[in-house]
Amino acid sequence: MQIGEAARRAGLTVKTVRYYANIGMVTPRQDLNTGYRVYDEDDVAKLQFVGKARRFDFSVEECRELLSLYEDRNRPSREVKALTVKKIGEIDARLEELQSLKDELSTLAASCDGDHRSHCPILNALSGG
Amino acid sequence: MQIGEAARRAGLTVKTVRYYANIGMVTPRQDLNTGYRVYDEDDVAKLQFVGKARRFDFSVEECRELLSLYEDRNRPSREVKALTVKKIGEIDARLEELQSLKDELSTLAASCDGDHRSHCPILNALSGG
DNA sequence: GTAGGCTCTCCCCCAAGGGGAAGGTAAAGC
DNA sequence: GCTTTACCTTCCCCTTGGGGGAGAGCCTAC
Repeated sequence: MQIGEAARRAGLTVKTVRYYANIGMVTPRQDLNTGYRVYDEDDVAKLQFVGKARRFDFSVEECRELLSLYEDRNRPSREVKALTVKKIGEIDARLEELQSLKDELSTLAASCDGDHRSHCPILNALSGG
Repeated sequence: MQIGEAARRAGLTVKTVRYYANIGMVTPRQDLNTGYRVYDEDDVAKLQFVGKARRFDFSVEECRELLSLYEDRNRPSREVKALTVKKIGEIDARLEELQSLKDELSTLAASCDGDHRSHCPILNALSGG
């Protein structure tokens, strides 16, 4: 099939699929007459795999790792789990960071009247030491 | 003072301070002999303000808005509060997104033995529909 | 005079594609 | 046979928020 259908079936944009071909992540066969990329079922499965992993916040490089583990029938599941646990740790760190940001901003917002007057604790906090 | 000291006092890198000058956010005076940027106390205060707002996850454009509110002695605090509340909402949305990602990944990690064998529920989940 | 430590501008680089131009190709309609 | 339409191709610039480094100018110390 052509790139358009492959993209549709993987739930990705054509641009994205072309990008994955360019960086060597999912490399389709090439039609020598037209120069068109030609995708088979296997390629579509990989595209779906990568798309799903991306939605799980894995970076493109991490997807490449996961994909090679996915293609290696004999890899130990240990490696996949390690990547996943590492990713969970990163998400956790970001969660804590965002939570404390939210707490601070919420405190500031609560202390600001938000009226027509110019006094504003938020700006004071941002400008103070 | 020169850009190096201004950056040190604001807790930013020289590159960052130069960048803020280039995009017109904090524009120092220019020494006509040397071409060097010359920062005064007021500039440093603005740099600190922007640095802190960036750490609060405000984008550079939002910082520009906050800065102009900060410089306008007569602005209503309403506008500042509105920006802050909007930012809190964005952080909230991202928090939920990350939390559900974490939950899904945690479930997957828990179901994977992570041993030397090749069976791996994580990969199965990524490749399955 | 020269070594070091500032500074300047200019240009390329990152992630992960998006937008769009200019041009080739295949199928369908007239 | 000709045209329209819907595909596809490569190529280049754009995004965020700067980082890295080259090549060159400025100023002080030794």
